[in-house]
Amino acid sequence: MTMLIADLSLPDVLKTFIEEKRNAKFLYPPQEEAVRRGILNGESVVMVTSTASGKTFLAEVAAISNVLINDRKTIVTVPLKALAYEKLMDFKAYEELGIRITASTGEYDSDDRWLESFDVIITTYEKLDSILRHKPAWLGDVGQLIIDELHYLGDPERGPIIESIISKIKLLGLTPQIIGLSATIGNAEELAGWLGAKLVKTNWRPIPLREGVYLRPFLSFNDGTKIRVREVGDPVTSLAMDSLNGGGQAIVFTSSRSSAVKVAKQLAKAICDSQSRLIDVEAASRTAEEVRRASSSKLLGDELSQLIRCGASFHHAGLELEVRRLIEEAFRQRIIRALASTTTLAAGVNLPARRVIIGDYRRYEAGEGMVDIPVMEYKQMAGRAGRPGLDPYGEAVLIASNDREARRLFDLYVNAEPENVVSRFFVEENLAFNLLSIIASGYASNMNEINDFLSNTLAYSQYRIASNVIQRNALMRRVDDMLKFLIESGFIEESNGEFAATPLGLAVNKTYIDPYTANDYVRGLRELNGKANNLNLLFLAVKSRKIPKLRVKRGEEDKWSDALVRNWSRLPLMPPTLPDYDDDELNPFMEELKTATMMLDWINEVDEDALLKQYDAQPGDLRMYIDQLDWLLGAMSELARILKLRELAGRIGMLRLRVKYGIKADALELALNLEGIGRTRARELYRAGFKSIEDIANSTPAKLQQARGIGPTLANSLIEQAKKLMETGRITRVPRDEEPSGDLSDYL
DNA sequence: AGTCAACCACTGTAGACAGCATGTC
DNA sequence: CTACAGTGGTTGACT
Repeated sequence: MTMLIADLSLPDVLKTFIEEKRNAKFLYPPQEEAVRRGILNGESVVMVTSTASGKTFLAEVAAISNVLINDRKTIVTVPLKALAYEKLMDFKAYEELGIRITASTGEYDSDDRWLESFDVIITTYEKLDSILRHKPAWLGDVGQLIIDELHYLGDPERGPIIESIISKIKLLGLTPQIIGLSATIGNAEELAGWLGAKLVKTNWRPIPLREGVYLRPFLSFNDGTKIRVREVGDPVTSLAMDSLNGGGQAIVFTSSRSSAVKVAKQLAKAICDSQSRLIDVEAASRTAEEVRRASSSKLLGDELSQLIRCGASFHHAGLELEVRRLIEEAFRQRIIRALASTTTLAAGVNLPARRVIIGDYRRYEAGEGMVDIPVMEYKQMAGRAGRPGLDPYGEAVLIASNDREARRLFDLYVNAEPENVVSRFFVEENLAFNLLSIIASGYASNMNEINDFLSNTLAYSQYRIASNVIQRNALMRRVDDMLKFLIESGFIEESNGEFAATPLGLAVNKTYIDPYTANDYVRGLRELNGKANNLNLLFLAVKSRKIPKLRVKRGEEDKWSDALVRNWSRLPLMPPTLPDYDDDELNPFMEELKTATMMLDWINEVDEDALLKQYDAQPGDLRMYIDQLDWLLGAMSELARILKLRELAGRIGMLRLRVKYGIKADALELALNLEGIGRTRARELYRAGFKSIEDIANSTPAKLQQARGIGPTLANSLIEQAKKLMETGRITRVPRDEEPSGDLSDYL
């Protein structure tokens, strides 16, 4: 007995909208079950059902009905910025019902009060946590919280953020309906119990998914079918081509960037060599050109465009975001038919393919060697298989090289249940971060209130803290240790059992950096006062454990250890005595110095391709460093201000801007104020004698075009912009000559 | 002398969230 | 301190 949209207790406008605009007349079985459990009547529900089983759609309907019927707000929280924007696009359709929808992420918009006027607010976990720290008045209007990708609760760093969100909401006395969504969770009952939610868990899929193992030349599926795959090279290529020839698309997951590139090359060759017309050559060429232009690295752009011409590509975090988005879009439009990717795509935006090939089920992990990937991750990748509307089925394929391995893979992955989600809340860093957060934001000021906060966490119920005395004592000792650490760091104070954040602690809380990093920064800043330069400030900034470091390779160890030793006394937070040369102890410092030095070269306008080559990095890595340092240097500057190190605060502010634009101080003003001007054009303008906004405002299009890289359109726009800036007086000024710019050798 | 296969030692290994202030069509 | 693939150098057999 199918449940019809028309029968649901929803406002008529919404029902009509769903039927006409969303073209849905009835519910899928999992949706039906969720409705019976009361998801549309305010009941909290955890839905663990496959991708494309309509849980997102149902959550949308629940959100809109919450807004329309209850006149309350809905918050949707997701793990990735890209997902937030994807959800925003999905929700936008409902704007014609008069519903106001927005997304708020760290980069998108940050004024909490401004969110007041929206009904549906989509955020990342961290952004929502940050909003909860500010406690804007409109939180009282929130009647519903939708947590997407609920299995992130098990993520070692991000899971505790979700726990903290839930606990803070309870402490605020809010009782929103909670809707948790995930495709793969082992202990779904437990999580639902913790959230006080009903559980809907099914394997139902609109498109059947078969999972199987390929053992040359046969591909055996868990539904008993077995097909022979025509061999056109190595297993991965054969499997992909087999799917392509049948009219599908393929995604190959690899365990390293380099193998993603390698596989993509093989796929491109196979497609271009193929007799059958597998791609739209013209569209592929157009996309190839687009990608080439979008890539700031010529090398990478050329490599990619060559592959895309043949309808294949690779995808990993070494690529810039814009390039990745272009590739994803081309795959969606079937211009790219086969994609080789690292885990970027496994957990990312919605990008299904008929056949998903798990190229490596083992991955290198530092300190552990090659490890089998978790079942959870496999299921996440497998869930990408099957594109609604295009594919009659989806297939996920593992590759075995012998009989025994084939059987093992069936046991290990195909027939396995995903791992249980286990809270990491009581890990030191997470605990310190969240304790400071509740004390500084006024959620707790004594042990009783801290206990209230902790008792709402998943960890508390998972570790049976309430009932297990030994567990409780061990974990409470850790809480004490962390409180002590926060006191010693000068972030909180205690008197008569009452805790309060210091101005420094408030700043750490506000800037959202973790207390360990903050403590390093505070100590480092005090030490550098009076002898700070761009190198040692970058070195300090990069020390945050949140920043992955560039790796020092075998051949360059001498170079970096030498530079390190010569700089020893000028660098912050160094051990008083030099560790032994051959020791691994030197390595972390060398990595920090190498990373800082790359960014030093970046702000001194070293050509990007040359820079990346020299440091063996890729454009996406550089963007990541710029992004992270923009945030961390901002926080560091704020800490310096609180510490009354005014000169240092200003200097760091300047450094931050230079990192953001990758430019020396003299031409920064141009890049900073003018749309369409980055590090390269700013330098060209400067060299041609246009050194300030005034110079440009007083120039003519013809004169401006004498600078390299400035065409007629841009020249006109620049003059217009400059004139406007002069009129409004809104020029962001930059202090001159703050520090002579030089490379590493100038600091030795 | 030049070529090339076979072998061996060495090297490197995924990803991505967060602040603030202030204006603006 | 785990395992694997790719790389680059050396060796030694052969033309």
